[in-house]
Amino acid sequence: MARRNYHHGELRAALLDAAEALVRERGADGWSLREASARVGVSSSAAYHHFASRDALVRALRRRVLGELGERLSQEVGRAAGPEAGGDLQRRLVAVGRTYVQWAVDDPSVARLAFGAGAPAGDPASDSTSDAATPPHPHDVLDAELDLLVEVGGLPAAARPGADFVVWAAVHGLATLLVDGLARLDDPRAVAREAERVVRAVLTGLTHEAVPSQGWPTPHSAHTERRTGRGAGK
Amino acid sequence: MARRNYHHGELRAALLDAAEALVRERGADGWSLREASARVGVSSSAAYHHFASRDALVRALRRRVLGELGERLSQEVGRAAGPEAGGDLQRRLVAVGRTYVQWAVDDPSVARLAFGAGAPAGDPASDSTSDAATPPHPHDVLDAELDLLVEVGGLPAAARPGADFVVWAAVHGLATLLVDGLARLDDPRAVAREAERVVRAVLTGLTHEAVPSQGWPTPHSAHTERRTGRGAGK
DNA sequence: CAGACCATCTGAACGCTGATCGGATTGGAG
DNA sequence: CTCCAATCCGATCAGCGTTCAGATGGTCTG
Repeated sequence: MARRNYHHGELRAALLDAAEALVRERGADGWSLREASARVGVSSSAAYHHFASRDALVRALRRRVLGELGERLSQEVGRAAGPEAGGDLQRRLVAVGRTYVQWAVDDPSVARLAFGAGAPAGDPASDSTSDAATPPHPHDVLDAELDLLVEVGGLPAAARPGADFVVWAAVHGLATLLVDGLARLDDPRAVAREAERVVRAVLTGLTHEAVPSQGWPTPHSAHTERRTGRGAGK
Repeated sequence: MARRNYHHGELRAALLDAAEALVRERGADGWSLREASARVGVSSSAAYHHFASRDALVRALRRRVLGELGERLSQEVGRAAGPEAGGDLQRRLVAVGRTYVQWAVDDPSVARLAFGAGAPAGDPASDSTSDAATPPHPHDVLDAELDLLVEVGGLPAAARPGADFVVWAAVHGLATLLVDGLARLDDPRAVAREAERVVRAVLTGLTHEAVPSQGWPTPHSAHTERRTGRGAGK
């Protein structure tokens, strides 16, 4: 970890680790590139061989952290039984929402960094090191679950277009309000309760809404514009 | 505006104005206290006679901006006819949500600053200059409208506790996603449409939800903890 | 009208920051 | 073994937030 020789060998990853630790200790912005470099045992200018700027480091860390969140959402949604089994069709989506909010509340500083401005779109030539099959973006997990819900009849197909947007907004909003301190929940158990309530309310509302006879320009992938050419290599 | 004499006279307000302009020009964090001071025509150290730190300036600006949003929400909700008149009981709340999101999208940098971490709670001894009857916090407007909706039968009283939380989360989430660039809407008309849909979905969902037989520790003012002793000084 | 008071503002300074650059160090390819 | 390109160092730059002793001048007291 500390330092082997003149050449570090894993500086990029080490810097990301140090930055993440600093974010956890001192807040999303309460740290400097110099500090992260020093912690790794390297001069501050060395960092510029791996990141074009401090902001590039932040963006890379944001990408990594969002990927971890996406993976955790996938796992958690897998842990929840499929909707065919039980009678509760919405269970899996509730799990997604609960996990999303809980993740943010458990690690507010990291979440603030992950949710910060600057969409993870943009430079597509950054994942030079194809460490792992690019992890799913949180929104992708949500999208897939909504499709599944429609499939099993838990949501009218007419309400599907843009539904990801509505659900995402509700869940993300709850997470953001809590993480930014605009709203507070005393009881830690209340977080899960609120997340569940928000997801259920939104899904119920989408199910019962007056069908929008028109107004959706494209199926649903044009509303959310993210890095193109994600999954399905080749 | 520029400078009268050695003593400025309105430095505090002038600094807030300059900071707001800089936020609009260069982003929520792309400016310095020195720059704001220079723009006003004052040395940077002069600012410290009116704000304890740069962060204090930011907090004050946040408070001011959130107050303006609150007032705008009040106005807009007044412009929408009362629910007794027409058949659409939710119209006023939809107006609140639409205005909230539109405000954020129209001025993303200012919104990012307003929504930023650091709740506007804390120092209650800052409004020394009682310029105007303290403007309503956006959440207060929402709260009042929800009460009104219950009154006219647009929402079951059982669903009321914590409903402000759910609606706020949905609307705030949509605004945040758009402002932070995590999601994008091409058509500017789509913003209003999405805001409406989110509010309606949540309200419908809250109306139809299985009544939570328990779980709400206090009416509703304990979940959101904000500056105490708001109106009615002394 | 004189004088003192004191909030306000200045200018220089401190330590820190992100960023750049020439030069030292090294692992690995030829 | 030699050379190259990647990597890292150390010094340096302008700019940042913040502090502090001192200049300034409106206002209140006599």
